[in-house]
Amino acid sequence: MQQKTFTERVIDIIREIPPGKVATYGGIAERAGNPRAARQVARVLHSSSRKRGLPWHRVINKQGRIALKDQGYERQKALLEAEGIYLDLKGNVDLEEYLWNPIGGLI
DNA sequence: GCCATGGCTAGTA
DNA sequence: GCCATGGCTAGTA
Repeated sequence: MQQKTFTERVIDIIREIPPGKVATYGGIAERAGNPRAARQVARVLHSSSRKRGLPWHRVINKQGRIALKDQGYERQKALLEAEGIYLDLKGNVDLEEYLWNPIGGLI
C-alpha cells in the first residue's frame, strides 16, 4: 500500500478549498503533515496549479495578503472578488471571515 | 549526492 | 531558516 507523498496531499487539500473561502500556505502544509513546509506549498502551486486545475487563487499568506505581485496579484484579486471575497484597500482579506475551516466542513 | 527553487514564516535587533 | 522535489553531476560497474 503506497502512501501519498507530501505533494499529493497538498494537492488534495487545495482541491477541497471551497469557493468563497481561502487557506494559507502554512495551514495547508500543516494539514499535509509538515507545519514547516509552507514554501513547499508555494512550489507546488507554482509548478502544478495549471495542469492540475487547482484553485490556486484561494491560497494566500498568513497575513491575509496575496503573495503575488503585479499581474499575478491583479488576477488573483479578481478571482477572489468574483467569489464574493472582500479585499480592503490594502489588499487584505479578513481571515476571521474567510479562512476555510476544514474541521467543521468535514464532520 | 548536491543544488536551486519557491506565491513562506517565526521570531529577532 | 525551513524543506520536498526535480534535474544534473560525479564516480562506480
